[in-house]
Amino acid sequence: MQLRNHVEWALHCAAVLAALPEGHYLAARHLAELHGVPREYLAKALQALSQAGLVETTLGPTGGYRLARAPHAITFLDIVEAVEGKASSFECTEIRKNNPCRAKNTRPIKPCSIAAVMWKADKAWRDSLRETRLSDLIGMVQNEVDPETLKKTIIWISERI
Amino acid sequence: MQLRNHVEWALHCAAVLAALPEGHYLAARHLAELHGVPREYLAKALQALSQAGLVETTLGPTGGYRLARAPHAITFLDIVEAVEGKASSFECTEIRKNNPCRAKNTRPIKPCSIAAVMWKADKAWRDSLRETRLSDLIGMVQNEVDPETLKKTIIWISERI
DNA sequence: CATATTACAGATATTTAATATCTGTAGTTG
DNA sequence: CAACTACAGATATTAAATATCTGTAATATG
Ligand code: SF4
Ligand code: SF4
Repeated sequence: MQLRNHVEWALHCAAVLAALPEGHYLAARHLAELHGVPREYLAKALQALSQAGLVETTLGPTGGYRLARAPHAITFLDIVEAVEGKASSFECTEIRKNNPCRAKNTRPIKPCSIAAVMWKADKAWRDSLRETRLSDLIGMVQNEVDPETLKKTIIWISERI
Repeated sequence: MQLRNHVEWALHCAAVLAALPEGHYLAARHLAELHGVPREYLAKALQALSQAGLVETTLGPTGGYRLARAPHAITFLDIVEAVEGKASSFECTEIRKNNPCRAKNTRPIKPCSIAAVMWKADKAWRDSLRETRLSDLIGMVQNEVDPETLKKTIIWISERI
């Protein structure tokens, strides 16, 4: 069970957008260059964020992406579900119905306790992701990147917005 | 992000094995028929359980699988990790190192808070799975399957062990 | 208005992982 | 010995992830 790398990309892009000065847009090609990932493919992840209403976009030169809500109002879960979907990680294929001993006139099968346990764990995962907001990142990430790189990056971005 | 159906199969097989009378083995082909899944492929999942030490096997006629420990001592997490692996669902590909502004003589990158949040959520998922034991299932599942089918199934199994 | 630039949907291609089957080996039972 | 089992390893098939391409409509700038 592996999350797609769209998740990592989307989280990083959201973190960058959260640090953008008010009102400015950053284009997909810059986000792609900054993270060293294929531009056309990253665009798909960004479009997923857009469809989920997490970012808003504008066209033309100086166009691009910016957050649609304050970083405080966007959780990790919002981003993960935007690109990865809301479907549970456990999908029950109802193999019970294949039981050769199954009585013909049985009442309709309802989800059992095996599925319930798996779905509960999936919920615990999502609940955990919901606890952290984009705003929680801002201070942290800046402490983790070395000052020289951070400074350069801020300038690099400021030249492109 | 989707769990392989090996997980569902392994859980169902473990549930059946947990209900088996003491000391008896049930062969892979019977487990496959009971669940209506391809025998050779299910065998892979069962072998994963074997390698994880959750079941023990014996060869020859009357051979097959049985639990290696009491149902009370086997958690959902044991089974899920046996077939799905212990690797986190979030794999960091270190895209930070692609930053064109990154200073050359930077100190080695250590995992950041983005990864920490994702790993924490993965841990929450595993913690939840660890809470339920195979023994918790026994009563539940029997209440969920209709009595007629349950009775037939018990007989069906008893003829094959 | 003309041009360059953007997001975006949809189609397509490539690569990787999941699913499924097959083969041969060795241990076990009667 | 004969029939049956688990099991590892190779192989084939199918689905999904990854990546690219094309065309369209919107927007800013000169
Ligand atoms: S018994 Fe539970 S997990 Fe298994 S197929 Fe039925 S609902 Fe799904
Ligand atoms: S360690 Fe953090 S910043 Fe670096 S690539 Fe992983 S998630 Fe991104």
